[in-house]
Amino acid sequence: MPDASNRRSTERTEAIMRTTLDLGQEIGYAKLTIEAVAARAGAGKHTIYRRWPSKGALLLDSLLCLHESALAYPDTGDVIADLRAQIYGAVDLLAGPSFGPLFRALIGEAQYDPQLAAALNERFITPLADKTVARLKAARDQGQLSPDFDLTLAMAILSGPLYFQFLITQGPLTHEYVDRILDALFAGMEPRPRARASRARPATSSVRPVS
Amino acid sequence: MPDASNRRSTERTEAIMRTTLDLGQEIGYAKLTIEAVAARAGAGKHTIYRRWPSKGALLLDSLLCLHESALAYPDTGDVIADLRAQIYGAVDLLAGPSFGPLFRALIGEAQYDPQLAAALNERFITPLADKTVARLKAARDQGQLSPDFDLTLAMAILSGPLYFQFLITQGPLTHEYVDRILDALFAGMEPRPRARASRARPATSSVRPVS
Amino acid sequence: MPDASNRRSTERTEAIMRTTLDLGQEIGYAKLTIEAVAARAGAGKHTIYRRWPSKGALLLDSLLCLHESALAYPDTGDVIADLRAQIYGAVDLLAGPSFGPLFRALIGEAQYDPQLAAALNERFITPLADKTVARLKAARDQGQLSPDFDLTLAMAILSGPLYFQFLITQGPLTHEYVDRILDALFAGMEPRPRARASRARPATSSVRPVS
Amino acid sequence: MPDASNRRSTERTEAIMRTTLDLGQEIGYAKLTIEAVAARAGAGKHTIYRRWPSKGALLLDSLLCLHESALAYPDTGDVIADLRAQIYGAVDLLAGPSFGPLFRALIGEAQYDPQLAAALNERFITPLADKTVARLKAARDQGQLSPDFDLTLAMAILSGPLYFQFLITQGPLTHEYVDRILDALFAGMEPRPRARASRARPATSSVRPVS
DNA sequence: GAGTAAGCGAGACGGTACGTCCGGTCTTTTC
DNA sequence: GAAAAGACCGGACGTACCGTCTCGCTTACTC
Repeated sequence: MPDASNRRSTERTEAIMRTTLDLGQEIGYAKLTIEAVAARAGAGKHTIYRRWPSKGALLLDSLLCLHESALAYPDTGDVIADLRAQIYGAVDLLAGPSFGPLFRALIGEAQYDPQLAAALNERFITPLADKTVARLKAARDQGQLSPDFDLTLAMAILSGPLYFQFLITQGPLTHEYVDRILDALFAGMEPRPRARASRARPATSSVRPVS
Repeated sequence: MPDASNRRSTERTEAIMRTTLDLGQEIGYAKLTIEAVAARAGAGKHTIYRRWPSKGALLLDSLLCLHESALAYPDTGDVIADLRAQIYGAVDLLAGPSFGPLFRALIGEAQYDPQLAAALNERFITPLADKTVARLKAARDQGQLSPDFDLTLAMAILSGPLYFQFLITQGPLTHEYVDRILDALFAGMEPRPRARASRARPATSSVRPVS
Repeated sequence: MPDASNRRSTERTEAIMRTTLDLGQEIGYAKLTIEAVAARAGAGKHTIYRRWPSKGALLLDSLLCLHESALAYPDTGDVIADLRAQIYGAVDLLAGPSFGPLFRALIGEAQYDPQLAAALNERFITPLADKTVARLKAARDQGQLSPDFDLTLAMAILSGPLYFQFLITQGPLTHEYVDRILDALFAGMEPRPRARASRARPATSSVRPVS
Repeated sequence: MPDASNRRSTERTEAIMRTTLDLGQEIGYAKLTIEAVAARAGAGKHTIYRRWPSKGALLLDSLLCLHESALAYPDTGDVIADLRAQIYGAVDLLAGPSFGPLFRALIGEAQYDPQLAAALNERFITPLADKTVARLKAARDQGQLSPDFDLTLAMAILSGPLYFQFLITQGPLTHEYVDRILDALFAGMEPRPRARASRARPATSSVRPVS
């Protein structure tokens, strides 16, 4: 049970974060101002600066705290299918109108704010990547993937094109596009037995070990 | 032959761009100011605003004009080797201290400046991607790649992880990392005969057609 | 003929000073704000800060520039009468509702702003005192005052009680009060012969009854 | 006998007042802050606001409580000499480095804080003036001054130039200056006989040469 | 060549937000 | 039950750039 001071503090914090998101969606990140957030939230500027060192940090917190659910995905038996569902989820989040534009701006800001970049990695990118890697590892352990499958590289090959689409070409992020990448990644190895059949070719995986 | 006014104009323009790069490298993109560029270059602010609509546009121009050479690569017989060399070059440019940080900031800015994003794509991303796709197509035409190789997807799988590393994890961009991705991409198909040997499995390429 | 830039500058400056006085009279010195002056005058804050280093300096300029006339007084033949008229004028200015309260606040501010104190002395106090001393000297030269009359001290004895009334007791500044002080100051010497004639009156005291 | 709470309260109050003076002397009135006083005194801001309505009131209290002694002066037989000693004392207090600057600032603040002005008059100016008037009255009653001597005006002529020097020209307040004013005030009357004796001297002027 | 127009440096200007500071109120915790 | 500690709103501070604007000066082009 939180004590009174925490409760009060928490309420303030959440009100500010919610205002940040609302305002951010209305006028966009570039025009988003700590001054305006404070005014709209009925808060003193100091109250914001006490909690967050920069506009970026405030928005990062706001986005993550209010979209925590988006990272949780169920565990069916089929690890590969679960992975696909998980990536669908991540892509839906990024493509969504309430998260995508602000998050894109946030990654943008991180390009010249190392502190923000670190926070972004620590609190969003890495956890998500770890989940992906964990699923891949589970699949490998279950024999759905070749034992010499390079998990980290696979994760990069999975994520990279999605972020490329998201940040650079700024085209749509569809499930179909996710499928194309996943299919390419797992080409020729999904059914383990088939992999055994092609014993003549040692490098069955499209992703070869680092060694 | 350019007339005098053009010549003078060009000199001014180049001086401003050079100052932009110098100053940008000294103090970073975030603190880079049109006001400061004007002051350092001994130019009026008007003179800058007359030529470029925004700080981002100015920096984009400055970066591209002063690193034009980086996009040109030789043509040996071996298309795949040429592709590798080309990507090495791109990666070296991005990893370089005089181009990388500013360019990264520029991509950052493009996240909330659609005009800049468009210009960036049109003048840097797309030309580079086209070159890559052209090489891949040449390789496919020469039979070094499977005929059902999805060129665009391959390009995305090549570029994505590199930009992911560059923008998100902000780790080092090494030739070795490029190799790992290229090897994964071409796994099992580089020697055409081997690809034929696995005829039983239609999905020889790690990158399957869009179908 | 002032050139265009001066004319523009002057107009801005005067508009700001007028706004300062207006606002100052409406809400008082304590609540007067550079921010509010800028807003009301439709000027940028920088435009004010460029011209004046502090609120006090701005108000000093505003008060003096817009009440320049108050320091000018005519020259009749009777120097002592002229002096009296001059002091009446000064007192009327100080007692006036448009000058008094703000000027009082200004002297207040000068108590902990040495720069303002210096400016105040240089631009208002000293010129006024010099005028007074000049009149006294003229009177002495004309023989209306004793040759060993200490001009500076007389000025202090004239001004001191007025400022004491103005700043400390904050009572009304009337012509009658001026008369009492002047009479006390000149007691027994105004008409040189009369001093001798009044020999019978023991009240040679410089401080006469109010009567 | 004060109970414990009163004693504790008094200690707190004095500690705050002492801190106020210390801090005020260190950084000057302008930069003196209730916040800073509270911090340095180890007191809550509430504790200060509960006792004093404003910074000025706090400083006034602090100055007066810690310099109470300065208003007490001995009674010898010679009333005029006693008066002179009393004014010497007042002037020494004002000219002193520990009282003068802060007191000057306080009078400054009183220019736009009527409550403070009232308190200042009631607790410092008026008591002091009353003492002066009382001495003058005693002198008049003893026959050292003319019976039609205007006590209040004399007080004003005594105090005015001193405060003028203190507040306006901000020059030094010396005993010599006090003497000049006193001499001018009492010109020709201190030794009653001398007043009569000097009848022949035309220089009955109340203002004597500096020399 | 003289006159005219354009480009330019310089920098004033109205705005807007910054991040800091303090006033004065309120709440929580400690002694 | 008073007091410390300090969170909180509000609002002004003085600074920094923005993008627009005027001002003269200097060329360079036209007639």
